[in-house]
Amino acid sequence: MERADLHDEHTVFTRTGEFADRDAFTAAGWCAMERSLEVVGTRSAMMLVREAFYGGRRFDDLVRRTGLAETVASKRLRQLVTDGLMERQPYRVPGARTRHEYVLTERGRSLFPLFVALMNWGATNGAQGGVELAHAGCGEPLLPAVRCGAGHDVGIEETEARLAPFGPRSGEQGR
Amino acid sequence: MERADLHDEHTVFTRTGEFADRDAFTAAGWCAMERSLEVVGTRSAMMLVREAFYGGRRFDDLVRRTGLAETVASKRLRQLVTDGLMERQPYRVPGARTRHEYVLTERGRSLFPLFVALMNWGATNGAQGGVELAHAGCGEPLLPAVRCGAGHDVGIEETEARLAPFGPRSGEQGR
DNA sequence: CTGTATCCCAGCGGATACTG
DNA sequence: CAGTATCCGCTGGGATACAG
Repeated sequence: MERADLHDEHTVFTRTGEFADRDAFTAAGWCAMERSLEVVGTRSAMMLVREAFYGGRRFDDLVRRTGLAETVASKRLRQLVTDGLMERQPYRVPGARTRHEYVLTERGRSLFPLFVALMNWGATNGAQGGVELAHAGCGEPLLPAVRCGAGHDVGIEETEARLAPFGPRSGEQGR
Repeated sequence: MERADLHDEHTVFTRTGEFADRDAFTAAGWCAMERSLEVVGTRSAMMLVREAFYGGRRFDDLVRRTGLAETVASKRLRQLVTDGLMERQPYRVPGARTRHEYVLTERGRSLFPLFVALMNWGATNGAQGGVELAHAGCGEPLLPAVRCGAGHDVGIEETEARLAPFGPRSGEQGR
């Protein structure tokens, strides 16, 4: 029934009062965040996704641009395909023999906000240089944001954590 | 000078033509994403940040709610403090002896969009249940979004990757 | 060019035992 | 309650060598 913690001045999220025991939050099955980390929680996975975003498709390019060892890239790509983030597609340039390329699936592309968030947070470290993401239309740099289903901008203090109701998830990816 | 890749139908990001060699993207110093992963790329780090968002502050609570071993939590918390994501603050309940609590710094709180992105991506896996984040004002679930500095919504196809100019980073965290 | 097989090391995370 | 010290297994990632 508690809505606030002992030291309110440090409260970040509010929590709805549906749980007598705050530990129910943690115990409520697997956290969605941990599920994400199981798939894209490794450096190699995100680096390969990054290069796919940048347009890399051939094994050789992905290996060279990520700087990963071939063995690591090979194993991780196979897992990414298994996990449904990438597809291995055959293609042929006329006159050459058939090759394969790795392309992001829709699920893989839906990592876009996560990727932007990672890029932005790492870029606000005081470090400079490197690749920057920008809006192709106006040239302004990209920023991660948080909205609600009704379209409101949501700040961290206006966020509420609660147990999800049964039934399908209400939140799909925004564009 | 290339703006598009060999197989345009699969191009994700466009790239500006400033680089004769596409590998310059990767070689351009450390990727900001990798810098992020060095700090929050472990399961334990993100779990502790998560619990801090949920309002956990005392060592004991953080350990129990994350399910981490004490040793792991201890080491990771120390590192999070070192990395500037958390602060260890003394406090006293009158009549009791001084205790410490871990509170997120502004830098730690700026992981909010990343956290939302991870939660949302894991929740769109077909799995159900668990904690859901919502807008305290209207009750709608939270969605990660991507905007540019001019306030436009940016989709993945309108994104351009380029080498950041010298000088301070233009992109600060949106709210 | 696109991988796979092996071997190796470092780091993450857990179990146990012990301190203030 | 709030940690630290030690030990230990597992996995991520790299090096080398080899194959279709």
